[in-house]
Amino acid sequence: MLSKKTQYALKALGYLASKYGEGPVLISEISTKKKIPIKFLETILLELKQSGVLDSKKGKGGGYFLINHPKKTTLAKAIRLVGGPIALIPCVSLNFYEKCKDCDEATCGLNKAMLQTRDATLKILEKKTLVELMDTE
Amino acid sequence: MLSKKTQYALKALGYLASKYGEGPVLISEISTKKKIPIKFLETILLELKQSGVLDSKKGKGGGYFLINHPKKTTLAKAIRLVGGPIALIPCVSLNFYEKCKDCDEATCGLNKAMLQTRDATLKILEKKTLVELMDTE
DNA sequence: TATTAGTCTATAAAAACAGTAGGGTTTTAT
DNA sequence: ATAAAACCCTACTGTTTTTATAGACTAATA
Repeated sequence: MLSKKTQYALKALGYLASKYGEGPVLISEISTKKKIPIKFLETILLELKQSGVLDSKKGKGGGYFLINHPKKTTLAKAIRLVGGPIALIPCVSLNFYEKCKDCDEATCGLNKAMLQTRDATLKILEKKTLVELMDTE
Repeated sequence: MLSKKTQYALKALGYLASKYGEGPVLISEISTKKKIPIKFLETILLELKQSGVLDSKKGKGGGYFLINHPKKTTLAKAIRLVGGPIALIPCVSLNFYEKCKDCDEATCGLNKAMLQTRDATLKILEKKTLVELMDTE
C-alpha cells in the first residue's frame, strides 16, 4: 500500500493537472479541495518542486503549478518521486533494490513470481500519466 | 512493499511446500535455512496455523507442515492471511477497503488507474500458488 | 519421566509515518 | 516604500507499525 504521503501527492498532482495552464494554484485551495492537511501538503509540494515536476510563484497571486504538460509525467515517476517502492519485495525493486540474504535470485521462486507482478504493475503505471488523474465528469 | 512479516511468511511457506509430504519440519530448520529470526518465525507460523493453512505436531519429531497440497494455496491468499492489502490505495482494496473523503469513485481518475493496477496484480497472484515458491534447481 | 518442540502472553526497542509549530523569506500590489 | 500574501524551511512531536525478545507453559514422544 502506498503511504498517505504518496497518496496525497498523487491527488495534489491530479488537481494541478486539471488546472494546468491556468496559472499558480494556492496550497490552501488544493488542501481544501483534496482534503489534505495544509501543513503536510506544504512539505509534499515542496518536495515535488525540488524534484522538478512542480514550480511555484511566491507572493500575491502565487502558488504551485506543473512545469510540464500533465501527459509528460507518468504515474510510475510520480510515485517514485515522493513515495517509494512499487515492487512488493526489495529483491525485485528497480529503485529500492536489496539482495536477499537467504536465497539466490536465479533459483528463488518468490523472486520470479514477484518479478512478474512488478512488471505487470509497471506496464500500467508507466503508460498512465497525470492526465489520467484528472477527474472525469 | 510487503511487510517483513509477510515476506518471511512467504519464504516459510515456500520452504514447507518443498518439504510437503515429508512430515513435520522444525521451526529451527526453517529459521536457519530461510534466515528468519526464530522467535519472530514462531509467531508467524502460529498465525498461519490459526488461519488454517498449516498444522503442527508437538513433541519429538514434531514441527509444522502444510495441510493441503501446495498447489491448493494461491499467493494472493497467502499474502492476505498474514499480510495485508495488495492494492496500492485503500479505495480499491478488496479486503481493506476505505472510502476516500475527497472524491467520488465514479469520477476519480486515481481510483480508475489503481483499480487496473490491482486487477493486473491479482490476476497474477491468484494464478500462482505455493508450488511456484519452491526454489528451482 | 526426561526431553523435545510447539503455545501463549506480555513486553519493548526501533523505525516509519503523519502531522504540527512557528518563524523566515520572497514577491507583488498599492 | 511597505504591507500583505504566499511559499520556504527547520525542527519537533506524538502515534502507530514493525520487528522482534523473554520466559513460562503445555503437549507429545521415546
